[in-house]
Amino acid sequence: MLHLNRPKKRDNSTDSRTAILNAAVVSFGERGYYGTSLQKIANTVGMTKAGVLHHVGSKEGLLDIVLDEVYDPCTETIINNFRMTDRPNVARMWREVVAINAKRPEQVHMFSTLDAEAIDPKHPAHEYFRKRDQNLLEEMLQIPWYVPGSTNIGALLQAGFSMMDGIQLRWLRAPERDLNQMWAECEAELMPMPMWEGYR
Amino acid sequence: MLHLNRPKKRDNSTDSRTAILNAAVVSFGERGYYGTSLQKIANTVGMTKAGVLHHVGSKEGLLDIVLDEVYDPCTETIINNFRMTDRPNVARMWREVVAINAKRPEQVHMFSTLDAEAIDPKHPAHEYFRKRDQNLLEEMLQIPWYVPGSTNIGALLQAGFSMMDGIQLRWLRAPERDLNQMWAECEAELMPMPMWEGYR
DNA sequence: GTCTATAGTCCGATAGAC
DNA sequence: GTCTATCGGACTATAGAC
Repeated sequence: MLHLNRPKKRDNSTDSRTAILNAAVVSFGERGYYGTSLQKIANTVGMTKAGVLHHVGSKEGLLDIVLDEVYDPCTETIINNFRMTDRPNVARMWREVVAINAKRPEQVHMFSTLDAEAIDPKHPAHEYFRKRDQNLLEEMLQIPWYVPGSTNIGALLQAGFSMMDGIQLRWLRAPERDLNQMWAECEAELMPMPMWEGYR
Repeated sequence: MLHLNRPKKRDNSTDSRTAILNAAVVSFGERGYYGTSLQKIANTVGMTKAGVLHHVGSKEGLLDIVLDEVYDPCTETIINNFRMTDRPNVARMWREVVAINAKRPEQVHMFSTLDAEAIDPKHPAHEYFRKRDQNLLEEMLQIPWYVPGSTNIGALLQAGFSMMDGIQLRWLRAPERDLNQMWAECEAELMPMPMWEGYR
């Protein structure tokens, strides 16, 4: 292929990198951080351990990269979409989050597994998940949600996001089901209809 | 010691065994199945790997024993308590579950970590968690819960147990908080008060 | 950027002495 | 029932050739 004078786009490099990150998402989801080995990831992407380490530095480096570069951006987009809406609608926000997650089961799988593993303060992603939880709630509380007058918005947000974590676990365990539908049933219970008429 | 004709109470044995199981609960919680090593458990209980293996047979054997012998009995007790009640009250049932879990954080920690890890069909506890989910819902649906007329009881149970999984994760990440109180806020959202007056 | 080779550690499990 | 010793294998990471 050397006769092609295409400017050596460095595609090999970025391709390898994203291949590694994709394989890492799957492995962190299926086996967690401790159960993941660079050897397996290397096999998946057709490299050696040393080749993988060249790109990510270390196993912890791989974890950091995957969380910062792959998982984070999606969630931030959602929040920013709602920051400038007038009459911001909690139910719709949750539906949008669910719709996005329904299309990225591997990432949700990774999130769920690492989230539980990282309860332990010694886990390398413990701080990441702690701060993420905290920041999410703080940012959500600053939005002037349009809700029934009696609503305790803090409690509602905590309850709703907790329910979403749980329903996503159940969905991942039975992937033939439709996450959007499962959440629709949850929504109907969390924000029942006579009371939430006109608010969702 | 052969001169003692005490009936060889085998207390050393049961002590070692329960010590091993307790250490396993903690380790499976903090590091998951893959992250747990028999060596560490042996160190914790003051034995060698070989000594531990004598009691549990294999690492998978240890996992099975812990789930069947330590975790399961608690949950079964709760369900049976409610099977014979008249006017069974869902809200009270959930409060009792939460009250029990609030007093056994290590076991809840183990449950949460293994539950997420076991999403993967290749995990040694995958079938255990799949069947547990299924059985729990089936048994709960057979109970004639006393609820407002409009309630979709299947959806309510799914939503409630999902919310409980999520809130327990948050509690474990911030253990200074009170799980019972956290759940009380969730209950108020899931079964809001004008509608659930007299039902909880 | 990817490789081979290697260092050094830890793993689960077994055999057999006491 | 607990130990020592040991097997065979997997792991992260580094050094250095190409």
